Amino acid sequence: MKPDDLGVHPRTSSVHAVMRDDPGPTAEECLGRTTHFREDMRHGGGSCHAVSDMLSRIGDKWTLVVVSYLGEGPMRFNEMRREIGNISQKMLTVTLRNLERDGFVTRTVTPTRPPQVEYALTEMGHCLLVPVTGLARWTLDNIARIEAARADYDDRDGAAAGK
Amino acid sequence: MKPDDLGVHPRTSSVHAVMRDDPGPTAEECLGRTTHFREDMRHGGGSCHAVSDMLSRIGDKWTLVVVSYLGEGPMRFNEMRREIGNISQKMLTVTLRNLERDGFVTRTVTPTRPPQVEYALTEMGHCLLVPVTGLARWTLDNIARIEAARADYDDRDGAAAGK
DNA sequence: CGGCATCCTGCGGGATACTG
DNA sequence: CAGTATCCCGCAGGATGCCG
Repeated sequence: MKPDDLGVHPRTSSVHAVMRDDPGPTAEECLGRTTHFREDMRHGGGSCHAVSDMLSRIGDKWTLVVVSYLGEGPMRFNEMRREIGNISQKMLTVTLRNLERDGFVTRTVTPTRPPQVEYALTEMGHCLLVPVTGLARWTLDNIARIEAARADYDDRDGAAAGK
Repeated sequence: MKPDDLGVHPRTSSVHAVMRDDPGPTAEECLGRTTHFREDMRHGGGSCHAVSDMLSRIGDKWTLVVVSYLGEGPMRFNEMRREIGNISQKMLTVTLRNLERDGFVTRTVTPTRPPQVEYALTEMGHCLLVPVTGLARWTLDNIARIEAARADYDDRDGAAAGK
């Protein structure tokens, strides 16, 4: 039963495994080493790929977009759908569900004639925007350099192996 | 020709399109609105999905891991392969190639009998670690809350729709 | 209106085998 | 040692259709 069932939480189950027992190499496995990271990572006791996991979460196609829209204030489903424009209702649903599950947004159903559902960022949701914005700022500040590096790289192998 | 060819740069081409002309909705499309983001995003002139793009880049399965390992110092190919352990040589190659292309790592070939190739983080590579570490720290600081929220959510729908 | 369920496709990414 | 080239599979994610 439930063949597809909208892929909500089956994938993020890995974090559970790491956080609970996980007898083997906790800190030494994934992001294990690295001075920079280590220094900042001996907080949670060595949960390493939890960070990669988080980045994959917010790094997916829609999460950040949705969060940023909600950052301005609560919105309803189709309102977001229209504003964002190119998102499918499936992905909006899935994204919102995952965000709700992680405690980043709240879902409030107002049972009117045509039912209204309002989504809003939680405190933690807003909180998340802070470091994310930091990375966003960095990206925008350095996008030119990255662009240049890419063009340079593409030139070289384009000229060499081009044909 | 080149049927698979290791997927290096074909995907990141989207950024180019955005940065150059792109007559349509630049800032208004993707992360367009959002006070928080907007405030911090009128830097680059409204490149919005460049940020999502960047997050997808570093949010992939291995980029962050590789970068963090290199953050400790230069390493050779199989050295990394051994240290990381569970990465395939294909993904190591692809990840390193992309990082090199973006200007985050340098690739130095020392033509000895068995050739040596050393990878090292560039200044920009190290620079990238700063905001990323910020997000990593936040994740580790809040992973417990996220965990709790998830467990809570799973309980409720587990008890309700449980069967 | 706000979903869930199904089909289908692309591509991320692992395993394997072959070169220089 | 450091890759490159293939094959193959799973899953993110788009399109469509149905339901309260």
